[in-house]
Amino acid sequence: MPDTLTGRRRSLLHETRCQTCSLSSLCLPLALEVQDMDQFDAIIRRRAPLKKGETLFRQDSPFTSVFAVRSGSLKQVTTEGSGEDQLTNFYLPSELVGLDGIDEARYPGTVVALETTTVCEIPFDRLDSLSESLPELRTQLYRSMSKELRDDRRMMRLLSRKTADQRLASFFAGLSDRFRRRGYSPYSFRLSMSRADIGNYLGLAVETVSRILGRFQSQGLVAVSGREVHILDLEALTQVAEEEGAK
Amino acid sequence: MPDTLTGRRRSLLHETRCQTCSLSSLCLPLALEVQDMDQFDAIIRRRAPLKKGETLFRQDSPFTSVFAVRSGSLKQVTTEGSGEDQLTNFYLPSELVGLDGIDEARYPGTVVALETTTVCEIPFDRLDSLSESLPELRTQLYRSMSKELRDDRRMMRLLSRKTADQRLASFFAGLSDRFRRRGYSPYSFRLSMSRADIGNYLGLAVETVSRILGRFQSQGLVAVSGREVHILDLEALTQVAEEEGAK
DNA sequence: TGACCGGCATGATCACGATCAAGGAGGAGT
DNA sequence: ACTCCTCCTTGATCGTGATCATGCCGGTCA
Repeated sequence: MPDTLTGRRRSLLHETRCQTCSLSSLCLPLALEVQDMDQFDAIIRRRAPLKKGETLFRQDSPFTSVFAVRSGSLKQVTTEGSGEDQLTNFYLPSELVGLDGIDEARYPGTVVALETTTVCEIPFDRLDSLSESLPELRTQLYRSMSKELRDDRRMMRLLSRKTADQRLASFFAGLSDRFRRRGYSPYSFRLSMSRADIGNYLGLAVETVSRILGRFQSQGLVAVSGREVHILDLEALTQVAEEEGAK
Repeated sequence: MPDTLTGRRRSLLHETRCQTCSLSSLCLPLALEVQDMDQFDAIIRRRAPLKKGETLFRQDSPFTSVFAVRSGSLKQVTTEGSGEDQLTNFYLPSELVGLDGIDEARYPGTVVALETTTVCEIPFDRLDSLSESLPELRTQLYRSMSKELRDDRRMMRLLSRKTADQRLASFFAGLSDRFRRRGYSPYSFRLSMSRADIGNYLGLAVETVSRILGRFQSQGLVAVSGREVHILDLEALTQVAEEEGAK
């Protein structure tokens, strides 16, 4: 009974059921059977959409939930001691936010919406207990974390070995690929983050980002106008991203 | 019966039981009750010690197990496409190796022993099913992965914002801390990795590592002779690692 | 005992990208 | 319309750390 009520109230607000979510093939419940998905659905909490610049959670606040991005995008920023901020991640729809907070039971960074963004909140203790009875869910959770580890290693390689050109090229090629996987055009998209964000993320000064983007443009790799991006030669771009000679 | 036999044979080779392992308070089974630890013990596989330079597993080979370091140390190296190697991690006793292989079902890097090293092999499918009935084990697994994520983010910050001096200072302060946690002296230890490994890991040229180590020495921060390290002023070292002005 | 080789140190030069300094473009509010 | 402010671009200079080059030390093998 109470369940039905909750379900009804939920659908009055927004449709949040995984079964009708266009992301379900990418998101956590991707391997679940219909009846299992219902169980999973039941633990998900509704959140009002975040407006641009609003924070999902703050660094060092107690870890309670992980969040699946439903639409929009976010950035994670870590402030350490004296130093300035470090932007450690951008999150797109279907990605899981907050997994790095499990260990210390608090979030290691502040997560902020880059545009109007909706997320599904998944209380971690309930996710954990549900993962006991749903092996597919558990597997998916392990895999999500493992994938993030792999991506981090790739990022380290980018930061320690790649030139500014290679970093930018990797960034755009990566974005393109992520959009493609989500069913959007891999060639035309709008950046939700500023040049400063990109620079911070890639370990480059804003000026460098600007300059190189200009150069890519004059080389016919991309057409950039403000935050609107058209990738003109994806192959050449990936080649720049991976080129041996480094420079 | 067969269990007893296995147990007996195992103790004839080497003692691998978690209950008598000095690392048990740091390692995966840290939260388990005695009887649960027995179950965990039962799935662990014996491995002959690796000699210096021997590989635990190769990049792209199928993922089957994670490994807990029992003694010694290892490095993980990833070779991507055309580019040169990137050393992504050093592993010390009690740490878990191979977690980043879960998602793609193959190891994303080659792991090599830096000295004579023993590891406990933990077949992942068995670990996964055991984690179904042992919530503490599951929690610990989630936490291990989460911690690695957090460490990775810290590494990204190091690579994208810190100067060469800060990187080396962080590296030594970090090693010191890891040794301390394991009950070894945080002030005197032997590096199992070469200068080249350190440079590769920190995104620096070997020459730079050498030079800065020399400078630290002349500043009275450390005393280094070959791979033997004495930390003379840990406080100053951590201060260098975190200093605001960057340079 | 000598040659050889890998790991390490140190010196000289160079280049990539940071930093400093202006200025332009676009949006929001009045 | 105007100002104000943020975001972005472009130019000039400078510094950190890479690169090139050389040599030393300590092991190992003939």
